[in-house]
Amino acid sequence: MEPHEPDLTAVPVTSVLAALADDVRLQIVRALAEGGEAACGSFDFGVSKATRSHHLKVLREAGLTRTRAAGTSRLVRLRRDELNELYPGLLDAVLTQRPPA
Amino acid sequence: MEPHEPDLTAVPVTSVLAALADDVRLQIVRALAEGGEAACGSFDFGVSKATRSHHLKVLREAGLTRTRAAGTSRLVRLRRDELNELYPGLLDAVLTQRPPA
DNA sequence: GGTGTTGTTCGATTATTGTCGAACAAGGGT
DNA sequence: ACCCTTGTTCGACAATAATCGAACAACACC
Repeated sequence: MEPHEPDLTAVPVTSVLAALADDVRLQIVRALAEGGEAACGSFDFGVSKATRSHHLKVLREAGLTRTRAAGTSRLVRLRRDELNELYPGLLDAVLTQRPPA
Repeated sequence: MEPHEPDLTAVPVTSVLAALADDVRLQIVRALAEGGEAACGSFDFGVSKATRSHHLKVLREAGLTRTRAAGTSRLVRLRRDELNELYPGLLDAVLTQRPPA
């Protein structure tokens, strides 16, 4: 099945924001921002692999990530440049880990 | 009743993003960004006043707005400076109206 | 005091979303 | 061919969130 990676300009802002407005997905995005490309399995944030797969789908369909097959794995990466061009400051604002209150 | 306007640093990023990830609330935020302070009743986006009140509460409790009483009305305003300091670029990224796809 | 305006709160309904286990599919070994 | 690893998809269920009408509260004004 084709991964369905939309044109970012075709994704409503609310979908982009909604994709980022989840703790698990935000951790995934942060890991991607730090580590570059990574396999789906590398995101073990206390959820089942079914749930993880779901979150990666949400991120992909919101235009935040791209996925490519590599053997039995799938490598995911952030669409950084596109995001920074279309929503300058958004990623930075979200990625900056602030001290817990 | 006290309006419960939290310290922005105490609000999780996901709550801020979730507050913005709704079409009605995003319209409210845009109206506030353009028009400055406004009464609750001025946001007529096709929802009932109960729903509107609910959305304004979500925005307030996410630290995005402040509310003050003025007669029988309540005036709402964006916490622009604080937002820009804590999440530089976030508001701009979200407020910029892009041409519909 | 009574009336109209402006919002909020309550309770209920509906829609959306997060979560899981189990079944399935595709590859890479050996 | 067989098995193991890696992900995806399929229901199902639980939790969250959006929406509304109606009832309520606060205030202004006459």
